[in-house]
Amino acid sequence: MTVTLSDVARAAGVHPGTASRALNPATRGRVSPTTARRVLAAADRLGYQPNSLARGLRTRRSFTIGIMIPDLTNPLFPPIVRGVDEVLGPAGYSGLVTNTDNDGAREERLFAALRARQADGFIVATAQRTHPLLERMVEANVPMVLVNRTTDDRSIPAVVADEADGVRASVAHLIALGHRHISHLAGPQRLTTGHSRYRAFLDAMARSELDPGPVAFAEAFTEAAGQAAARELLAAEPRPTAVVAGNDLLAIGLLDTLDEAGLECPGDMSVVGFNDIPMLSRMTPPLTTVRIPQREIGVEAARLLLDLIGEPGPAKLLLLPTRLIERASTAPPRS
Amino acid sequence: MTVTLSDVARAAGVHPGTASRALNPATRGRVSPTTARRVLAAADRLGYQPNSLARGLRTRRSFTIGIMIPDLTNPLFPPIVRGVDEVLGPAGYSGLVTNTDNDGAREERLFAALRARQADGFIVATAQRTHPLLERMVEANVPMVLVNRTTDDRSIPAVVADEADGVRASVAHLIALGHRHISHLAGPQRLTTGHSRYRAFLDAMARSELDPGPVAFAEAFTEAAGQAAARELLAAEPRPTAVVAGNDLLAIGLLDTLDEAGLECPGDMSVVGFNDIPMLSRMTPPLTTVRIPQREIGVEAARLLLDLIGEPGPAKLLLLPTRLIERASTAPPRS
DNA sequence: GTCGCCAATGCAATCGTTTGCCATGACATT
DNA sequence: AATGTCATGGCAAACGATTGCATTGGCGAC
Repeated sequence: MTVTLSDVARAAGVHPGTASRALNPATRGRVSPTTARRVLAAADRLGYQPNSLARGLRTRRSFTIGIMIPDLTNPLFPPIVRGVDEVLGPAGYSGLVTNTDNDGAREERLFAALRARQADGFIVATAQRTHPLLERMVEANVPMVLVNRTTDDRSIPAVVADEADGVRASVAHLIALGHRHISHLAGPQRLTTGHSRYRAFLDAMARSELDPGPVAFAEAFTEAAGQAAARELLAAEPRPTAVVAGNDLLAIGLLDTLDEAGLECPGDMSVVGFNDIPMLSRMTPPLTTVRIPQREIGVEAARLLLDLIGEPGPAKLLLLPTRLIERASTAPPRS
Repeated sequence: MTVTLSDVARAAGVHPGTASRALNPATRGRVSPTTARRVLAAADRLGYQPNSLARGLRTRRSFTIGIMIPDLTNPLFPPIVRGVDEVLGPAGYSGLVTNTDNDGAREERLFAALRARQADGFIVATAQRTHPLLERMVEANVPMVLVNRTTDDRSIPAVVADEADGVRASVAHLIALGHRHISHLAGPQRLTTGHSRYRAFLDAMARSELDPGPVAFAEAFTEAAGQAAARELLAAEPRPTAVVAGNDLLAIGLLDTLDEAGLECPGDMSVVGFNDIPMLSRMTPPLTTVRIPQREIGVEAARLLLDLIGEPGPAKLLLLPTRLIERASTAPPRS
């Protein structure tokens, strides 16, 4: 039925051990060139595919990587997963994608299941600023790289966008347009994405010597949470003329609230998002936002993880550059 | 380091074989209740996690499912993958997601890699109307379920939306609005999605006793291909007042072309999409489209596949209902 | 001609489970 | 008391690959 190493060995007239060495490029040198050729030919002829389970059992490596995502349906993540896949595949690895829905218990179960599967490492997009589960795993020497979000203590390798720089660019853009009352619609502060963008906002305002406008905190990075939190911003006195949103979904929620209040964007209020999820350019109005290199985040994270599996090293933090995409949701304030 | 079955057996004072039987609910009856309890307790105390690789090697099952997607970045697929994951996880399976980019050679390699990993089955979103590779696999008794797209001969189980019904609803909607010159912007005809929507369009028009307007064929289900093919439609004489697009991306391409020609939607031309990908409601104009139950497609496909792995059966075809979502891209024709 | 070295390959244990088969002993039956 | 039955649990062989160690034989050195 399925052809095994022994079949190949028999066909080539050698011992299975020898066939194994001939097939593995790393050990091929321990076999004479002629037999190596014979084995390769036999393997090819029979269509031999090594059984990864057997190999993994013996070598204690599964060539499998666990990918933990909050929700694959969030448009931020598919490009990251693609990037990961692009690196993993050619290296002989496969990625097991699972959704945690930000549910701690579920996350714990999934990690356990993947470790039982002997996953060689993890790419994790579900980190919170303090995340005991992840720290435990790192202490247990489980290779792991965080993407997009990281933890407060820098003990875990991570690949994230340079959020501070993105927020700085957003603020600079708004100031250049003439805005003086600039607010922030912040994301959840238990996530580094929410927190560091908030800090960066305060920082950028301080440098510009403008007083920051009021800040509203959304419960989650969702349109609904953004819509709710945005109401505080509209009620502020004086009303801000521009808002830097924690991400695109929050920005869209803010647009909903503006609609609700009969206000216009950008006429009454300029809005900047973050992430540049797809289709933003076709919205009304097309949303100005900070683009992050999603695919590259995935690519770099996968590379870093493979390095880490090869030889454990210190916890690097990789910051990838962002770019402000100016569209029509930002304009000079009404004078 | 890691705790094995033998460790548990030793702790419980029994033979590993006995421990194995005690741990497996299906064989627990062959062990006395007291020893079963002792083994369970020991396993629990030591935090035993069975090694799936070893188990898979012995049982020839990996509890792993290959998921073949053309491109995870296409917003159609993430909800399907989520649905699959929701069923697989609780059943003890994991999904290996890979992107084929519609590249046949790549697809072949990926299938080979996943079979080497002893994948127990496949969920495949990359089917073409004739697809020898898939047929070969089915003949080799590899459990497989197609999603979204299927093949022409019904030899492979599949879960798809009821596209004919969706197109029928679109056409009926346009006719009810008063349109008499209705065209179709068709997708690639080598895919059942493209082909069956095209056939359904002709069929619906025939039933209504209207002459179908000109049909343009896009090379791919992308915005760019839609934009290119749409130019033929605008050049037609008389120009159609409404177009049923093969999917949402083609519809968006059509909107681009309208812009380009200085025409308006829905004033000069009504447009209906297909799939209801996210954010459509926020576009200019919000796009009328046919919603398909993406998550449910994934859920049903996973269920069907697990059934099939349990006991091979005939190739079922599951048609899931669609729903027309009326938004602002359709309106009565200018009189 | 003998010895020793080295390259090439065979041998067998091992990874952690599962499972068919056999051994044991308790109990019932006659 | 001898026999049969049955529940229980031990034994060991798989599953398919990798790898440390042992063996073989060819060749050069003395």
